[in-house]
Amino acid sequence: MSTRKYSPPPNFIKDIIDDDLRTGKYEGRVHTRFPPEPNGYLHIGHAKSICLNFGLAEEYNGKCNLRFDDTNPETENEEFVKAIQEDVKWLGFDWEDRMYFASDYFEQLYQYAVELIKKGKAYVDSLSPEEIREYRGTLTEPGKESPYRNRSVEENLELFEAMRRGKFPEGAHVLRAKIDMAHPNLNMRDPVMYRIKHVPHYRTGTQWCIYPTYDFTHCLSDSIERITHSICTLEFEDHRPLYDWFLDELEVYHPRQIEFARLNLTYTVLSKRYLSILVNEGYVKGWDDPRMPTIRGLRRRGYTPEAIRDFCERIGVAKRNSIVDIALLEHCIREDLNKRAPRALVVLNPLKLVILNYPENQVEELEAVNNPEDPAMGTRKVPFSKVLYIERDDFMENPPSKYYRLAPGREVRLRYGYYVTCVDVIKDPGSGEVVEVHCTYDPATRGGWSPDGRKVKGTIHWVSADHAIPVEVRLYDHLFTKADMVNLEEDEDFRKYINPDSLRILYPCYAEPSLANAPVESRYQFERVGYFCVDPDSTPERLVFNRIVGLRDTWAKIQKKFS
RNA sequence: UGGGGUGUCGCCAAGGGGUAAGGCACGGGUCUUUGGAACCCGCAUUCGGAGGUUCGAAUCCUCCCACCCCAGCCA
Repeated sequence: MSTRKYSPPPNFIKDIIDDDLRTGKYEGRVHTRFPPEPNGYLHIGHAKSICLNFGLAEEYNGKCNLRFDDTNPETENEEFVKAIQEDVKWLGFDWEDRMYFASDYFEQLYQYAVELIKKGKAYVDSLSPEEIREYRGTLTEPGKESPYRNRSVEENLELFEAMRRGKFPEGAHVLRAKIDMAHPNLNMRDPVMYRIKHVPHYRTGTQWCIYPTYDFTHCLSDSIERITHSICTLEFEDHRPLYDWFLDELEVYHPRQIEFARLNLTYTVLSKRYLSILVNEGYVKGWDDPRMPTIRGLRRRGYTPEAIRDFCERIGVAKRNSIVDIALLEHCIREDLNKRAPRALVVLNPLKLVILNYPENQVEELEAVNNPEDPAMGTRKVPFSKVLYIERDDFMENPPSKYYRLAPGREVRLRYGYYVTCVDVIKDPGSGEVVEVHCTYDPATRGGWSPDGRKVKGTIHWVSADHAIPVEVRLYDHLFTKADMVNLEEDEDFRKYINPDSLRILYPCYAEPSLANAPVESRYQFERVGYFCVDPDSTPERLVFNRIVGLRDTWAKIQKKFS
């Protein structure tokens, strides 16, 4: 049962599937797959693909496999395999017993290659890599055929087997499909199917020294797994004729490749290259830095799987290149956490407030609501006393007209506490900075209501100084200062747009005592401030909170309008 | 000057001959012990451009323009 007010948009892939179901193609099955290469960490762009593939399977009562596309042993490893599994699971998807590896198909793939050789559709080429490039031609000129293109089937078979046996050094030979060196689509100009790499594979060890390429492997892996709809990104559109060619020539089960536009987000980058630079050059602290758009980064930041899935659904699926406003992602996490996160009073930039007429050693336990959106979450007690901390921003000596927080002579409500009126201000004699605010309180307003019905314009949050626990708060901002990081000028260095203020650390901030045992990864709304998540850097002595996202700030907008 | 794609509101995105959904953002308002949330209202006479077909075109046809991808033994 869904409580959402919008419905997931239709998309062209569902149209295709609906058609296939109607015409009985694939016996009414829907079987997709998410095929990551285990050479890096997953990011929000992958999440789009994961949600699409697993989501489609779910929606059509089908299946979705997790398949590692591990055909390049130079860059792939077990660590990434584990990390990817973790991330997909954390996002909330289940491949059940269907985790596969392209490397499991190596022997079968080899046999398919032999079959193509026998059919005269593949040959061993002995041109050097440079020569192959030259022979390929250009975008506007046709390529030319390799002098080795017409070797006999027997010779090809012998050579290919010798390649497998490790008789040649890397680069000496490759196996190529025999298609058409003059084809207008460069991918069809006798693409490489196998190359020699004397490199152990993290799964097959030293069993192989020749490895199949993506084009040859992917379509056949899909075929072997009886995938119905093989969904990939736009840059593979040009490869579809090749995908189809291998399957047609081999006369095997033939899935359909469908391409969609990959995700781009404002104020961040999603390419493996840029992300690696951020990590390797120390602009962030690692792949799970809360500023990173990686799944691990978002998770550490405090994003929920639900919010990420909601986001992936809302952005839609189409073929047009686009850059989604990161404000939508922020909206999704706010909406999710508003309903689920318990509230807490935490002062980020403390200013001391003394209630002159409050009894010296008195402490009251005031009742606070844990989540006004969900009464079932109950209430808690918050200690109140003579000396409090309030937010610096909640006091102004000379307030503008629209300001309705604390100021000399003004009365405000302390949330769940009392009405207080500012009667005096203590300043640092040197700097003139306000260091303390003196107030009087109205004992009749306990809990925040006045029996005389007198209204107060502002409600501010506070923490009792004696009971406060000092915590560290990390405020994050966008990683980049430029919204569109996709369309940079030619030869423009993306580093020049790195936001130097993407992280601000605040300490000490003062939190209400109930937060003392907050477990890592638990999330709270700090009232009037934002949503926060306990970081694993926390120690029993010092809790660390990451700001996931701020609350919508109407006051900030008003201020902006005035300035 | 090759091939493959894409162009609908500031950002996403439906709609595919019957007279422009929705979300985010933005603006205004109601309410409020979070300047939060919720709720209400507003927000494309117009669909890259120009012609054409038609009673009627974002949808069909023609031409043009812009942008993206492809010359790894990466995926």
